[in-house]
Amino acid sequence: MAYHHGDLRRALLAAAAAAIAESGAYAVSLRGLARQAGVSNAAPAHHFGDKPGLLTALAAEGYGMLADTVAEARLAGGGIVGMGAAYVRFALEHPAHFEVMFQPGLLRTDDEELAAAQARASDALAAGIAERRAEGGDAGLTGVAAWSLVHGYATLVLSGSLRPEDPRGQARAIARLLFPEDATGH
Amino acid sequence: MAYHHGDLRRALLAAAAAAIAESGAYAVSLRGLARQAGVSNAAPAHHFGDKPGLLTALAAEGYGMLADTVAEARLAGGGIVGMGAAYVRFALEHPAHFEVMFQPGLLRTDDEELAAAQARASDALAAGIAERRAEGGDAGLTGVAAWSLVHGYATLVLSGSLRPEDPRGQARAIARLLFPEDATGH
DNA sequence: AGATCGATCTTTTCACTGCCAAGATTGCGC
DNA sequence: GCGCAATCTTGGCAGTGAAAAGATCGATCT
Repeated sequence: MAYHHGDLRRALLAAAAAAIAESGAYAVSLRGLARQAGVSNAAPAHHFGDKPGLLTALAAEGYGMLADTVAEARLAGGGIVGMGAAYVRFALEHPAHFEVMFQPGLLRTDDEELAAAQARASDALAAGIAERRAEGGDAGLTGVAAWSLVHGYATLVLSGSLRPEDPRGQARAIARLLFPEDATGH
Repeated sequence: MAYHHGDLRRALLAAAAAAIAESGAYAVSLRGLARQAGVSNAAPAHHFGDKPGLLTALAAEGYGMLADTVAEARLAGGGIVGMGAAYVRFALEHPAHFEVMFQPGLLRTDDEELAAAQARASDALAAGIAERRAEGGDAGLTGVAAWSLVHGYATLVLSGSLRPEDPRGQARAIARLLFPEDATGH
């Protein structure tokens, strides 16, 4: 048994994501994660400082993945409906990250890495809205509406308030209600 | 100092709501609430059983208030835009209730009182959508879209992701984007 | 090769929390 | 008045987050 774990930081983040996805963010304990990783109580503190530090790292990872997911959908030519569907898909595939990302009470909101990842995600989303600017209308308001729509849908599904048979399909359907002229989503 | 507090249950719920609104749901402790109420450690347990029990009572109270708020907006003739604005207003005025209501990991989801309050709120919301059925379109999908829009907007504002100057006005504005033919919101 | 230094992990400890068991106090109905 | 049920207290246990101090490893430099 090596004294050094090898990749403890990554192992802890993965274990935390699994635990949160199953039992919610409040159920995760640093000591429990340490036990799973076969490591002592205080080991996580070295990598993350404290509990908010660990959750902040998880949130930053989430914002990074969200930025990549949305940017990829945009480059694939999915239009704003495709980007919205990608947003929902990310939330449903990474529920733990998504849950932590939007609970500032759990995070160290002054963290640099977190701010950078948030900015990347924000830029990726804004790029999709900017493309629609030529078509007229208040781009800022349209962006707020689009974000609210997909964010709310994802949140309601994750909380169990909505239980659709085909979440991705329904996500596209409601996005087309807000953007009926977007023909890219077949 | 009376041995009986008089209205401990209400006092604990109010203190919990205040604490959650300020510091988030994970920061609340039964012992801390008991101290604020000038009562011993185990007193809250008698009224709520355990911590999920207390948060469940808070969530049920929240669903009740939401049902009243939305029903009132409907009877006032505000149309679906007015109901959406009422939903957002409730969330911003009662952030602690709203936060707990949509985090099933914090609640006893099999609680009867909670289920009843949820049903009341669900009925109040559905009534607004049903009125629009005559105008054609998929009423179910429209309802999901409307709920997602206002719920997402409220969540994003509460999480600090959006910081609008006039949240209520912007809520109405994005609701009109989804329901442009609803003329009731001046 | 050998010494050094920083990164990584452990052990120990403390205050705090949720929860349980057992008992004390109060007010209400008979 | 008396008992009874509701309400609250005390004491205790296991688990948690966090800090302090020390042990071990691995890379780097000479």
